Amino acid sequence: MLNRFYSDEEKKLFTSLFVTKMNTSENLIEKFRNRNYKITPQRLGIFKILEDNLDHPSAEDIFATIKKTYPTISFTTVYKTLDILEKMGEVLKITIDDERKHYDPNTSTHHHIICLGCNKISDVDAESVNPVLPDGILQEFTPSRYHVSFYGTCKNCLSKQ
Amino acid sequence: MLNRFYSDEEKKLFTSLFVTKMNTSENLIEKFRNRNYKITPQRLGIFKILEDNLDHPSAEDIFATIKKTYPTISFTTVYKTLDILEKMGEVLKITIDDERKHYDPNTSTHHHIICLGCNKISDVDAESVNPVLPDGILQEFTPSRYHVSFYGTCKNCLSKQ
DNA sequence: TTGACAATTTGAAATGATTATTGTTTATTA
DNA sequence: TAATAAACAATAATCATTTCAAATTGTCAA
Repeated sequence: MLNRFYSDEEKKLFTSLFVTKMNTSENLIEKFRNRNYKITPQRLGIFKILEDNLDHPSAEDIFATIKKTYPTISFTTVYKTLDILEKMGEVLKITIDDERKHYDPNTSTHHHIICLGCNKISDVDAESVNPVLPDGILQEFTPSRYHVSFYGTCKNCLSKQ
Repeated sequence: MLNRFYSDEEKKLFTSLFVTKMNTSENLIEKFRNRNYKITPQRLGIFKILEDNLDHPSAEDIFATIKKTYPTISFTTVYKTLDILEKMGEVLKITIDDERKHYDPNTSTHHHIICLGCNKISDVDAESVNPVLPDGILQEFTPSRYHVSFYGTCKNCLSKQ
């Protein structure tokens, strides 16, 4: 566990830490096997939806997508699988949107910007921020991670105003 | 509306921008009057709870506190008042906690750290972060604000582990 | 390849935070 | 003080997410 964050200099030395880290379905199958979790068609379908996914889908988005291939899948299965993945650290649960949670298969440190008009979420590279916690805070907390939420208006919504 | 964020140099020039900006009850009364919102005892009670409040209370926390003085107040009144305050920009709605939203009467740019054990939220000064959005993002979005969520474990929870 | 068993899925019902509705009360202003 | 507009409290509704109990299905050893 980290107990502090990186300086610019350290970041330059460890750029590999800041490269996109996203699982393939095969990765996830492997990781599930290692933990004696069963590979069901439903879970595999969710893995495939997450693969290379940069859209930050909500549970409902994922449910809607997988229903096309598994019309009988239940919402519970989607939530449970996402919950397992999050606890394993293989997806991030993003709270940037007031309305609902979003899931991100890119687990490397990076940030997000959300459009206040349409709720579209885009990625922001980790290099753009350089958080350093003040000493006072470090005496009270042992930090493990951080996330920056940017709020704004996307080009499309701006043109509509 | 901002279309970019401040550099370290600019921050030093404009430190006053980064000083805590928190309303007194009197401020809020004034601002409500200006908008022809009525000052009711319930609203005033909520204003007083928010005054100098560094605890990041949830709606329920506020409801529980104000019930001591106004036992008949309803949850709806609390939510509506907080909603008005948020829309006026006089409180921030914080989404750092998965479980519920928290309210912060300090509307100057600053950030938060939450304990993953007990959900205690503390303030983090704005100086500790220096976010700069990449050009690619600035072509797609017009940013208006940002917030950093730090996650960690507080001293108290750490000692219990 | 099959059968046993535990893990998983499902659908329904529950939960908990938040919002909407409605009729009553209160504040404001003429 | 009456008229009227706003805010109140109570209740019901909504919506995302969880829980639960039965039915189903992967997995692995025989």
